[in-house]
Amino acid sequence: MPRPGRNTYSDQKPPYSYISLTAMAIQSSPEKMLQLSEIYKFIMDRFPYYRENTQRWQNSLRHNLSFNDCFIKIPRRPDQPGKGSFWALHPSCGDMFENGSFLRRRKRFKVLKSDHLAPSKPADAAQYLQQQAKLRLSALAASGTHLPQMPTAAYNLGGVAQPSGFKHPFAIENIIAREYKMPGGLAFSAMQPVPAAYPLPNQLTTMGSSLGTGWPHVYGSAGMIDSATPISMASGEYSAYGVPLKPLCHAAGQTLPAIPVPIKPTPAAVPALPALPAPIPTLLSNSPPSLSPTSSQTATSQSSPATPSETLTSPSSALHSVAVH
DNA sequence: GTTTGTTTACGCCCTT
DNA sequence: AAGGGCGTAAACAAAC
Repeated sequence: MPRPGRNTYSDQKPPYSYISLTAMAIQSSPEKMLQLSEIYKFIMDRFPYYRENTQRWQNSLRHNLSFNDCFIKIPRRPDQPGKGSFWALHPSCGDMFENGSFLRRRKRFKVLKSDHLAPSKPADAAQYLQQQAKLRLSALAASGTHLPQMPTAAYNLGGVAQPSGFKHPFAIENIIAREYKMPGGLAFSAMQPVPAAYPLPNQLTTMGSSLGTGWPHVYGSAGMIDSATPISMASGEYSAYGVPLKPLCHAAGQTLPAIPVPIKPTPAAVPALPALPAPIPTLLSNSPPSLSPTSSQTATSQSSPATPSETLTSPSSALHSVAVH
C-alpha cells in the first residue's frame, strides 16, 4: 500500500478499483461518456502506475466494463462511424460506493433482468421512464420528501439542487477536482508529488472531509479533461451517440428493465424522451451524497434495507436496478 | 492485424 | 467458513 510522505507514491498503484477509475474517467468527461481508448488515456494521464503493463490492466478494465451493470454501452451514431462504443455510467449506480467513496463498493450494482413492468420497446421505455419520474416527483412534492442521496441526483428533474453536503474524500468530485483546481491550472510535476499523503483506505472510516488533500499518485497532464469547464448542453454540441434506447441495455439479448437515459441526448433522441429535461445536471455537481458525516457513517455501519439507490426523484429511479450483495 | 467487447475461470482479500 | 468484491488471465468473436 502506498504510504504517506513518500514520493514513490506516484508510481504505486492507486487505491481505486478499475470500476472506480472508470467511473472517474466517465464522470470527468463533459458528456459523461467516453470511448474505451479515452478511458485508458484518462487513467494513464492521471495515474502513472497505469502507464505500464497496459495489456494487463486494460484487459481487466474491459472485463469490468462488460461485467458490471453499472457501465452501459452507448452505440455510435450511424453517421459517426468508428471503432468501439461509448461507455457511460448507469444512472442508478451512484450509490455503489459507500459515501461516494471510490475505494470499495458497498454492494455490487446489478440491473434486474426480469421486470415485467418494464417496457421492452424504446418508445415505451421513454414513456415508462417519464411516467415513473412524474409519479415519483409528484409523490415527493406531496410528501415534501427529501431528495435522494447520490448520483442519481444527476438525473434530478428540473435541476433540483442539492445542498452541498459531506463529500467523501474519495468521491469522484474530490478526486478529480484536486487536479484541475490547482492554481493556474498547474499540473502536478511528474517528479514532485504533492507532499500531503492521500488517505489509506483503511483510514476511511475515521476520515473526515478535511483529509486527503494531496494525491501523489495522481498526475495532471496536458491531456486532462477539464471537467471544471462549465458543461455546455447546447443541442448543437451533442456528439456521437445515436441513442437508440434498446442498444443501451447492457449485454445483448438481455431484456433489461433499465433503460439508460442518454446523458446528453442527440436531437434525434430527443423526441423519444419528450419529457426528460435535456440538460441533465452533471454527476459531479450533484453527486455529493447529501450526507452529513454522521449520516454517512450511519449508512456505512448499517445498510438499511431501503438503499439510497431507491431514490424517488429521477427517471433513473424508474430504472429497476438494484445493488445486490 | 489491432482494437474492442464478452465470457469464464481462478485466486486473494475482506466482511459477515 | 461462507459469500462477495476485486484483480488477473485467457479464450473467443466482432468490428474496424
